[in-house]
Amino acid sequence: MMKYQRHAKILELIANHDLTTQEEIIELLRKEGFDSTQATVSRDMKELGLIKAADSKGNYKYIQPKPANSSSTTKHLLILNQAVVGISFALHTIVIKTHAGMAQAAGAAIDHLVGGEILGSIGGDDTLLLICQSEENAQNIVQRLKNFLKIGAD
Amino acid sequence: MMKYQRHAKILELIANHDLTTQEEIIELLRKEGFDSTQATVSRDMKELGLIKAADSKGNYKYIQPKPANSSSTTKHLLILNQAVVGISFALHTIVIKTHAGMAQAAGAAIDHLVGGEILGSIGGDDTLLLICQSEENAQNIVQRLKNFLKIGAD
DNA sequence: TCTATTATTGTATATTTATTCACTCCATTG
DNA sequence: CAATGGAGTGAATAAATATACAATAATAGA
Repeated sequence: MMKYQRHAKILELIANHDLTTQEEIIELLRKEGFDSTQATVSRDMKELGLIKAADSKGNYKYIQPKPANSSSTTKHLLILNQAVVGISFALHTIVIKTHAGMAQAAGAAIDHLVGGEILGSIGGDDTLLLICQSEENAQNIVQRLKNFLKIGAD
Repeated sequence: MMKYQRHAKILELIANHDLTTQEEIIELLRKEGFDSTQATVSRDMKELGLIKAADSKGNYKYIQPKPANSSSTTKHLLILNQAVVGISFALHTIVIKTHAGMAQAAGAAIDHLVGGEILGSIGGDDTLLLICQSEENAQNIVQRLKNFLKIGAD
């Protein structure tokens, strides 16, 4: 039952490679020790919301679409940027340090931004724990959160 | 050569319907007087950057991937960029050359983008006349239109 | 105008992706 | 401990999409 590790790996793969077909994804997955078929990858793409899009040069590749809803997403990004002081992780647990009293708000914002990949979160006063599905998944989410903080907006 | 009208219509269709396959798009296009084949629609989707994505309920449909911020403005910019071949002006009159058959669509897009400063517009097949309030105004609008073309282009 | 070049399109086909069906693996419940 | 039900999967297949090629139409240039 490697589904969630595989999902995390797929997200990582499409972030780092230009992948045109599901067959290419299968190949790379195999190199990483995941043996899957095209049917499974097709279902993964659907569940992860990944899409095949044409870039400006006219080539297709799989991407993770940017969060769509601007108004609420923008608000959450704003909260996140105001709240978060630091991010680290160990195994499948992400530890987020915030300014005093803002952990809860940061948790809600992250829930919105990252969505279902987080199993659960526990917020204290200035610390937030996110429990992920796997170490790989945690690493992937940390990367995305850091991107949110850098960009600041969408 | 209905390509650009068809593009505009496709954008309108996917904004107003949940379309799952290119065949469905072809059907609706036919009702609007556009007779196309799947191959052509496939190419249109690529050129317009439209993609098939899974929504939260697990259904696929075609969407315009960055719809959020100013969807109608984005659409108008797209049309404008596809339509316009050249811009010039004399006195208080702007002359816009477009691809054949696109003058009307360009006129509508420009109306939206520039708004009330234009006294009126007359569109033929591949030429659009904009009547402005003054020569300075015309010059200013020309500059803004050229900026639109720069931005929207890719 | 006429010719050369480029764009657009359809047909047929190849490629790619989604789904159906059957099976396995677990967890739950009677 | 069966029996039941649901999630995950692969194999095969259906469905959908992209593209090679040929034809036609548009455009530019002489």
